[in-house]
Amino acid sequence: MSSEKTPTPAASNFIRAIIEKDLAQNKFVSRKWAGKPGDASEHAKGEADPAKIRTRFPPEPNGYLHIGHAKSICLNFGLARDYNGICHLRFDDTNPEKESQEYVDSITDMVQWLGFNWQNGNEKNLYFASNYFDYMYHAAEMLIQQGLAYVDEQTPDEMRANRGSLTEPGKDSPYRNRGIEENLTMFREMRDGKHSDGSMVLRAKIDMASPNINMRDPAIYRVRRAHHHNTGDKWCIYPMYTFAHPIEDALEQITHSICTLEFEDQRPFYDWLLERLAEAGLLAHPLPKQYEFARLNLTYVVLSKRKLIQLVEEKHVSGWDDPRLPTLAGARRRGYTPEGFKLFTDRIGVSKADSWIEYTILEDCMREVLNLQAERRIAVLDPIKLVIDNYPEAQSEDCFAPNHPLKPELGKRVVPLTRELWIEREDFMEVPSKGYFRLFPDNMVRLRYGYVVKCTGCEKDAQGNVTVVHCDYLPDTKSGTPGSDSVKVKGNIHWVSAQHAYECEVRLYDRLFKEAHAGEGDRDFLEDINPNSVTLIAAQLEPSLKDAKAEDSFQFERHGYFVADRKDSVMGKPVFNRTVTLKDAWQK
RNA sequence: UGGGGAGUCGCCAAGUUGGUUAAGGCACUGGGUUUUGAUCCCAGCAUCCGAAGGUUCGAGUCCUUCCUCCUCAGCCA
Repeated sequence: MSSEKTPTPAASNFIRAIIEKDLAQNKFVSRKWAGKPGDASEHAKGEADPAKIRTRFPPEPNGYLHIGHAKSICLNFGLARDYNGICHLRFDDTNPEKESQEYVDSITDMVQWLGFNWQNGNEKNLYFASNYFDYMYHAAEMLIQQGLAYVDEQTPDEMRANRGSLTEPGKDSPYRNRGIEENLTMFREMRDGKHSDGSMVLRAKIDMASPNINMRDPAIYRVRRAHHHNTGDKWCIYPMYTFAHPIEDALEQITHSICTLEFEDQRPFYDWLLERLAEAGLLAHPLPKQYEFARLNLTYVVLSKRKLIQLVEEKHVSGWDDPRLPTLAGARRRGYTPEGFKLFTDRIGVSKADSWIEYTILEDCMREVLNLQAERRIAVLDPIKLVIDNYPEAQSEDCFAPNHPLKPELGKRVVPLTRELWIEREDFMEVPSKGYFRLFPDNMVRLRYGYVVKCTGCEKDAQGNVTVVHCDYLPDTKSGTPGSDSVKVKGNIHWVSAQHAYECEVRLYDRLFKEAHAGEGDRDFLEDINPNSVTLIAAQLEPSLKDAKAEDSFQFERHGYFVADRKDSVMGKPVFNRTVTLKDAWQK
């Protein structure tokens, strides 16, 4: 048997293939790096770039990060890590009306939480597109001087009308053949605030008949008097994404600019612009290249910004960090871990095929990580009394529970056993169903880490509900003693001494939507909300859990993984969120 | 109906310049271990690569036609 188990390498994908080929061809060896972003002349003065490749994660600071962003973050930072490169965190803040410092801060926090670092020696590699506005303005003038951009005074409606359709070519703007000097003058006037918002735009001059609508003279600068979170009121014209993004990449010497599929159509303009600016001497080869991958779709989850905003604003959830939300802030509160997200990203791969990832894949990743990380504790979530009738009333004895079955070095803790215990309601059935091997009259089970007990019956209230279960214990069967194996039992249930238990609020979260594809067809996605996505319970926990600190994760044995809520936990009085259940082959 | 993409096992996803038995993961099904019906371990799981033709000694990989899905007409990103 050849049992050579090599650690599974990170799955190969088309982006890695491209990078490996580029590297093999020494495509980037001539690159210089000025130590900070800059144009060709500035980088030419620098040293050879210590980074073999440069990637970037370029969010617009206009909202909160979600699981889809985690895929992109892990991808870009992961690639940089694996190929001796560097990944920049860059805020793509070219539209001041939608952006704010609050989002900058929360995005920075979440990328850090995921465990990524953009610092490299003295290089911070934390950048803002808005810091390149001077370069961009300069690039725009260069385009005008090459006769490749013009100021268009058509109204937005006229522009739309003249853009043509998917099947018909567009028509040239009446302003398209303005002279270079006039364009330059007018563009400067735009910059100097001589023209009103929306009265004109600067457009690249390419081809109004191009089958690719993005090449039909795209707008590259608009007039907008808006306060910018970073540049204040310095500018009243702002570059469009189409124009700004390639320049940002080039200034930062990005080698592989990775984005999602919907930008495929923009790639021809991306290349066109960079080539023109290289011809004009502003940039040097090799120029950045854009590559596109399929964005994440997760079953039972919505990731669209519009829908997430609606869920929050209409208060279907408690806020942006509601543990049921797919935001990273929510996932963090839920107890999802950075390691889990990295595993998830590796597991789902990267490709150009539209796909839907099953939500359980994410859950499995979290389970896998938590299984190794989380210490075990005992919690009774749906308590019912168990009385050991032959156990002395005043007695209490110590039982020893290992903190982690896979890590004996983490030791054991004491759990007190007394005559009256809390056990799970579902661990007793007066009339057992087929295959049930827990507590039922005359059946024996082990009280985990304690004694084997024999069920003797139960008490019921007027409605017939079981209120107390009775049993007798077998004195020689205590776990850890020589006689513990003298009686073999199949069932093994957890318990907490009623006298010692910590009663605590526990939130049991379930998926936010009851349909795999929320809002599919013409259904309103809100109709698919799972009405039982959260259940608040009063649980009975083992005493040591009282000392849990915010964000501590545990496995509550036989239940799942739980985390002390980072917002609502108080020292000495934590509350818990269920992160994910354990797999359960019995309930199927 | 124009342009740009994508279609490999229930869900993802590898498949080098065509070369012999189509990786891997998740799920699933058996079996084993186990004081968590968890974990862990072992085994099984696509004669077939959207469809149909064609080229070839040989095709998921090349050619032709067709089908399905995604995407693009913001002075958003």
